[in-house]
Amino acid sequence: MTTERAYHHGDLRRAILAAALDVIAAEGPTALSLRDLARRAGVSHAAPAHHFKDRAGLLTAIAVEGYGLLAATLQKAESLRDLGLQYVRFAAAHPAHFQVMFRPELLRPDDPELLAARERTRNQLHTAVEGYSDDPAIGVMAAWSMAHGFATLLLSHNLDGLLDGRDPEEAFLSLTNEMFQSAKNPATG
Amino acid sequence: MTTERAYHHGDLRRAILAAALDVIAAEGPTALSLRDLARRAGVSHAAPAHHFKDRAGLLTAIAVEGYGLLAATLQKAESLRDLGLQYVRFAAAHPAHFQVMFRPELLRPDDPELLAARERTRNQLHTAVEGYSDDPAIGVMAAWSMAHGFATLLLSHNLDGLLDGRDPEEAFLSLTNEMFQSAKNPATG
DNA sequence: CGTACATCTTGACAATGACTAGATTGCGCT
DNA sequence: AGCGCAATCTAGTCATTGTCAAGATGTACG
Repeated sequence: MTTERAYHHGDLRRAILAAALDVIAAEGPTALSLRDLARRAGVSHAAPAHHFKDRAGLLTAIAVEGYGLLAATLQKAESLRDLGLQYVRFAAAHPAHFQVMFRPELLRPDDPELLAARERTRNQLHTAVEGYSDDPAIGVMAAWSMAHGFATLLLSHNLDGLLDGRDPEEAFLSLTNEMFQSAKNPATG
Repeated sequence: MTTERAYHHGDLRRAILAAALDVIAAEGPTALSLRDLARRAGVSHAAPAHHFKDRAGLLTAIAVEGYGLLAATLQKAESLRDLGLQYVRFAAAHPAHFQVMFRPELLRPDDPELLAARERTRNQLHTAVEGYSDDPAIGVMAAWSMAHGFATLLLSHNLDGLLDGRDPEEAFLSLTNEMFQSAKNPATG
């Protein structure tokens, strides 16, 4: 532990980020209160403002960090399906980051760091999907929709009944199998 | 128009719901303020409370309405792919309902009407997917993830660059084609 | 040692959600 | 027709929050 009472708090920025991630993961970004975070860190109510300017600033910082983490995660993928799996794994491991990243109305829309981080992650996704599809844009949308939909539904507890105790990652793999082999079925109706 | 000054307002409940949908569609559920809605309807700040109890009550009412609309829409689907298309179309046509439906932290979690409406819509989905898959649960998750991911990414403007002016519904159809024919590709890496 | 800077505190203000008590309207019942 | 009652809306209040401005405090660097 880092002395806890260094005055000037040692690293308030990280302390607030950590507390924010806890709150968001538990109750969503809406429940997040700057004053509450300050209380948890044992500082005055206006202290967070110096590090993040305002609420949007804090959430933008979280989104930037999230895009960085996601890019690093996706980089490890060795196949198209693995890419999806890593995406889902990221969402499950970092639910707070994931939620914030996809709530544009909570972020500073033209923050340069945010734009850069988002762009970098998107390129990661594009190059990873490239080669698996004739139309790259459609391919990216297909893979992304699949993984993102599963992740979103998972985090919002909409799959609880369907998973029925099954491991989410395993279910996601079964699910991609299902899709790729269902070409024989008359899926187009 | 309905006289605008009926005192006791004629139908305050619907007026507030309508205004709420506008705000949510434009700026998300977080930006919604009960007092602002009251102002728009020309009533006192506490008037909405009588119809919806509180913020969660209002949002829950919207979610219930949304599940009803979605169920009605899905009922018209004539194939598995059409089901997905209808799902996407619903999200695009009713973005406010759609967003609220999938933010459990904003809703009264055990509201009986909400639980009933949600259950009814899920059954709709289950029976529609049934028969297209060996493992029904996996089939539902696959179809739902696909459609839900596309809809979510679309509404959060994450597909803007990829669509590149293309019609979203058309793109979704191309995307499902892509998935079903990609069985020949070594998608499993 | 002292000056400049980052960090944090204190105080204030407007806005909001929620609650209570009270006013007004309209409907059913006799 | 008239009375009472419930539904609907108003007015006032309180705690909480985000944000801003000014000032205090500790730190680093000359």
